[in-house]
Amino acid sequence: MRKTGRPTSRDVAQAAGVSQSTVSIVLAGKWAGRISPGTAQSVRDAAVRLGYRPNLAARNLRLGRNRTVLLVVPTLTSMFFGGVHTGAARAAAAHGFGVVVYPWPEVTGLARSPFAAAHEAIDGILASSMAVDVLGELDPLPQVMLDSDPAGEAPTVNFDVAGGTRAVVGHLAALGHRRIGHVAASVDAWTFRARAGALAGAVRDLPAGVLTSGRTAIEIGAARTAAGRLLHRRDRPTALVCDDDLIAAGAYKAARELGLDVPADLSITGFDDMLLARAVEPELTTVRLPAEQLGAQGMAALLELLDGRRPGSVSLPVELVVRASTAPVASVNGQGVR
Amino acid sequence: MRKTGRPTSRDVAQAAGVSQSTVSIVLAGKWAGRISPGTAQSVRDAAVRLGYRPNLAARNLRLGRNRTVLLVVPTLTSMFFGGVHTGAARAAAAHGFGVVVYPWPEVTGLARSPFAAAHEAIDGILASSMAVDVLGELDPLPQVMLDSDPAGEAPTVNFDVAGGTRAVVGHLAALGHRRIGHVAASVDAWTFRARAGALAGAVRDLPAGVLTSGRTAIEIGAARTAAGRLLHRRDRPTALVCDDDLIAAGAYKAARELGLDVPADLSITGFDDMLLARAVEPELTTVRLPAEQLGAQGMAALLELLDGRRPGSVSLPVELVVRASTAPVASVNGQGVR
DNA sequence: CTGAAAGCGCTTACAG
DNA sequence: CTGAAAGCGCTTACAG
Repeated sequence: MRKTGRPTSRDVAQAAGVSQSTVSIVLAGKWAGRISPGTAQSVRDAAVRLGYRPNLAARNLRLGRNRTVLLVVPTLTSMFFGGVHTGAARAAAAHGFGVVVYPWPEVTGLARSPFAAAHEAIDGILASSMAVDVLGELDPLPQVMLDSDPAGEAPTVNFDVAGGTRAVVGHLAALGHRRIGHVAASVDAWTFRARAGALAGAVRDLPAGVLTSGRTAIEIGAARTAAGRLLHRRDRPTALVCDDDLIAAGAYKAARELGLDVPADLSITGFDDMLLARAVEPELTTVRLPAEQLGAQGMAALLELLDGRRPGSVSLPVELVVRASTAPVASVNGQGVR
Repeated sequence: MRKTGRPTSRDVAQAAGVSQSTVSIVLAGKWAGRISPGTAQSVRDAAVRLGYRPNLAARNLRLGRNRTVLLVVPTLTSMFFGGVHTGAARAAAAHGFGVVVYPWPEVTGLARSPFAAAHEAIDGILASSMAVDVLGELDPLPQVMLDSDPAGEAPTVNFDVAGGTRAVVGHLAALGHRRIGHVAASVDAWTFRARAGALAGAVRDLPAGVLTSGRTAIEIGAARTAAGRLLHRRDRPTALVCDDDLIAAGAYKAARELGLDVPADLSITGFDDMLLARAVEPELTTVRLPAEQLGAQGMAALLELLDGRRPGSVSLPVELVVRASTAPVASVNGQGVR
């Protein structure tokens, strides 16, 4: 009688009248040519009968690997990171790996690292959208950084946000916009720095281009305030480029407050293309960031790393999705801008 | 020389000049009165110097438990389940437990159970918003069901959606609404059945109350169509009760298409109160479902279960958040309804 | 105050 | 074709 009611391979062996090692070989599917079919079948029957499931801890200990990867994200409450998780889990599952997700520092707090918990039974780390190298110092495990500064130590998988930003500016420029306002996310992350840099460059290259900008938390109320400030300027921008769809939703509210029609009086663009983009009215022109693909490719890179190979850093193309929030700039005499 | 570069407690012991068991005792913090402070310190120093971290698989095997719980959700790409995960992870962390999340059947597919993967190193299961008992047959592990039919075997933690629905109807009734349209989610889940039942009851209790209803996938386009159908009826409802904020966003679009002003011509309510509710215009009156609390309480119940106690089923109160999408019903002669 | 030993449940050479 | 044995890295009685 064991403490736990859970049957072990030894129980199965006893029930099938064979040795424990035979059970192990049969259930691992490695019996062909080593165990007689009849014996194999009786082992399988016994396993089913007893409801046997192997003890993972024992297997992992024996094998020296866990077939599990830790995914670290800033927050769990976001469709974007949900997408990253989904893609990572799918890619992992295809290789028999599992993924455990850890928000950091949200739940653990900065003091405790995400590695203090039970999840330490991991083989590698996938970290998304982290400030540079916070993880590098914490853990020597193989790791891949997602949506992070490619200048770091670890291989990265990123979106081509610079390209996406240029596509936005190209689209706006074609509509006649020259005064662009950037409602930037006040988050210290590579992706936002890259967007700001690309935007500055693209507007600079625009004949008569003028860039103004303000920063905001990624939150509707704050975004409304920040966008409102930009819209109150004498040289009011005719288009607002927002670092996130949620910020764009705030910008919509600021526009409405000022009696500005979107897109007739003001064009607005976002970033992400989560469902928010289609929920608002008018539907939002935005840069689609394929989160699942980020997770999947990141996992693929990490799996390579675990395999002893050295994956290159990759940049995923993004797509500008044009909807109804952008339109040709209003005629010069349109709205009393000087 | 071991295969892996990772130091073990044996390495630490050797470096500190003590036995392996001493290392184990010291690092577990159980040395007081058993090991001299000096020895303890030298063990700790050696552990730090070597970058030692205990092998979880070995510890779990030895201890017969994993301190890990599996959270099963229908999808990862949802702020709601992100909230559930956050709450569960927080409650778990407080007890030294970790949680691994598994979407099911999204990633695995129905064929493979979520238990086929590495995550089998778990002690219990928290399953959210599942069709009844899909899990019961699959796994004998202790489990708690979230947002699920309380008639099942396992203890449940649910929202008081019936109460929330009644609050919605009470609010609408106070505004003079009698003709209520239910834009229901076409998802086979306890929570939606409970909402439909409560709504039917509440409208029946309303003098001159009339309920019409239609079903839709939880998706903007489909919701717009379903809501539009309700709004085209001769006895057009003056208020639309939507099973989800996203459905409400679709209803907004249907109203706009018909030239109906929200809330002057049509009141609309939702369920969830994810950020979508504040992104749309006008901001949505909705029933707030505290997802994090669901996760946290569910985890608490599961931890009790793992502790050998038998937790009762609980129903969490929900709150109606009144915003700008509901208003007094338009005067009878208002819009040619009849 | 410290160490030697058993054993958690597996997988995998190795022996027969 | 099958079994006995070693050993993965821990924790915890037990002995001294």
